[in-house]
Amino acid sequence: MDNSEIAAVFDEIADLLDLQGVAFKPIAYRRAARNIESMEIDINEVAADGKIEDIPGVGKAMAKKIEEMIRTGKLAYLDDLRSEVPSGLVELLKIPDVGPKTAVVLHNELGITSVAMLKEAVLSHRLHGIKGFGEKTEERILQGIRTVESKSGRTLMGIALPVAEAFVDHLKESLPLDKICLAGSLRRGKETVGDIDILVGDDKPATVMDAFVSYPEVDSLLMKGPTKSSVRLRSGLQVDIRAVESKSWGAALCYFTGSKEHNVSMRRIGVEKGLKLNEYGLFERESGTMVAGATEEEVYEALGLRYVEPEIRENSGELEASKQGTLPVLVNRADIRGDFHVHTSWSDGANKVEDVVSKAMAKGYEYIAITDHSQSLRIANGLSPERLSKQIEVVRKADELGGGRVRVLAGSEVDIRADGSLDFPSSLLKDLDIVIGSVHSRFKMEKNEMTKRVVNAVSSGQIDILGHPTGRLIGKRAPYALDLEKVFSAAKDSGVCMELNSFPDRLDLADANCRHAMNSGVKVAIATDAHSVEQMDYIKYGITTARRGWLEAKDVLNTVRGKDILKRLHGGRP
DNA sequence: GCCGTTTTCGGCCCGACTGTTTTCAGTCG
Repeated sequence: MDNSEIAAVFDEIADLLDLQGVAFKPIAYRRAARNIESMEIDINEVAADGKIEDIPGVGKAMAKKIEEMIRTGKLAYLDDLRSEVPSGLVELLKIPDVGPKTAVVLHNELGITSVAMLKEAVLSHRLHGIKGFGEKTEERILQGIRTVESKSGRTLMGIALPVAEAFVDHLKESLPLDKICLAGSLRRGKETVGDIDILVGDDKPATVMDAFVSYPEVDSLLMKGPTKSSVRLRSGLQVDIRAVESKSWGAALCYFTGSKEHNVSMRRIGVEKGLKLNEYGLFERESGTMVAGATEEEVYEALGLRYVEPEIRENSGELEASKQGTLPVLVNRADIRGDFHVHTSWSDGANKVEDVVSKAMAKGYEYIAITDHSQSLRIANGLSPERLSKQIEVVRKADELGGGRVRVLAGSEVDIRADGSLDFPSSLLKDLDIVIGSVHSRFKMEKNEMTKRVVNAVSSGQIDILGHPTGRLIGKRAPYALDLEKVFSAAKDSGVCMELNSFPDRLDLADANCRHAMNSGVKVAIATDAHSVEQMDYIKYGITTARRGWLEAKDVLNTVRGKDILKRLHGGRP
């Protein structure tokens, strides 16, 4: 069983214990689940080294359970719990506003054991007779069921961010707000978000709430209070807004940005120092005197910590690093000097080479690589060797016209064939400045075979970058079976970089894998895979993901200066 | 069930909003 499977078991245990009314244990299991899930090392390896109990939140009891799962693929304790709790109740917990208490009452009073049964009961108004259940509760539960049925969960950052920014612009236009900021998982740059969080610092919160709920894109009002409101937009996205006074701005930004686990750890550190942290500030526990709160920096400082960038507030070692002063200086937009992966109308892109070059100049890049598909990818109008030779000439001309302001690199996104060989002869690849090797076929290969295939290509000495290394499409296609450890090791030996593909539904390598690559001594190349000049702006999603992976400028290939880049690539290698 | 520069036992993060109640439990973030 892998990390995510074991985390899922612990989550289910937490739900089942919740339903039994057991206190504290659910919190412990969930905490362990989050830590196991976000670990970059395979838990099977940790177990083999006898280090399970070193995982934060995992003690003797959980370690034994993990060992049992690894050994047998099952867990007797889970089976026992399942037999004690009516099946189906866990499913009810997925409905918003239905928690363990409500689920148990619904079962005891009406014998409900599934979402379908609950829906039926609500529609026939059978909840009405139960103590504590009124009309509004029925309506809320029905709404919740519809939400679960209609939405498959989370939204891509690349979809949510433009929506959120438009909403913020609307608020800024309607009110003179000096402090307004996106918060939550969107500010942390997670690849998908559950909702949009907006924080406002203003001394008249009521007017803010009015402007918020009257946004034309609002479909329905979910909740409206004096300082906190929620709406659902026509797009289906939920938006939460919270208003606080200016003196609490920093504390509120911390609180509202999360992650929840990061916040909990922050508060624990506060407790140790006799301090209480909430969204209004940091206070002395005894006297109630405010110690900090106006800015995030002063909140961290008052807790004896260095400021932690939002992207890494995931309780995965950042607070320890903060305490010790060993936080990374994360890569940022200003460090990025070029894009390595862009398609043109030569294959399946929308724009001409010169349009791409203009866009690159507008973005202030020092270099831009033209990398169309290779011959095997017929569906994408992949280039034959002859057409690639012609394109190289066009690219060389564009480079001259660029007048040295932007280096235009001749490249290719070459298919890695099933046996690991490349889709162009090496004699042709030698004429290029940069070669990306990518897997575009036979995704379902068995793990050993796929690993051999990719390692072959990486070790060929003919590619600079492994394109979208795991092939995942967020929410649509799982990563192909691949032993990343072996790929990273081969990449390190042959000086090949891993691409961080910035397409919103790829973000491949994912954040945790970026960190893994860095720790394996492999550089990451942030690239867009743009198929139109507009998509070259997706670079921001790649940068955000790199930051979430703790990458610094030195870990990223495209922070290299224009005058040095050729020496670092294919063409520059002996 | 986990954890410890106050602790190996006794704690475990904190507050807003809602609904249905006459003061609060449940849920969420």
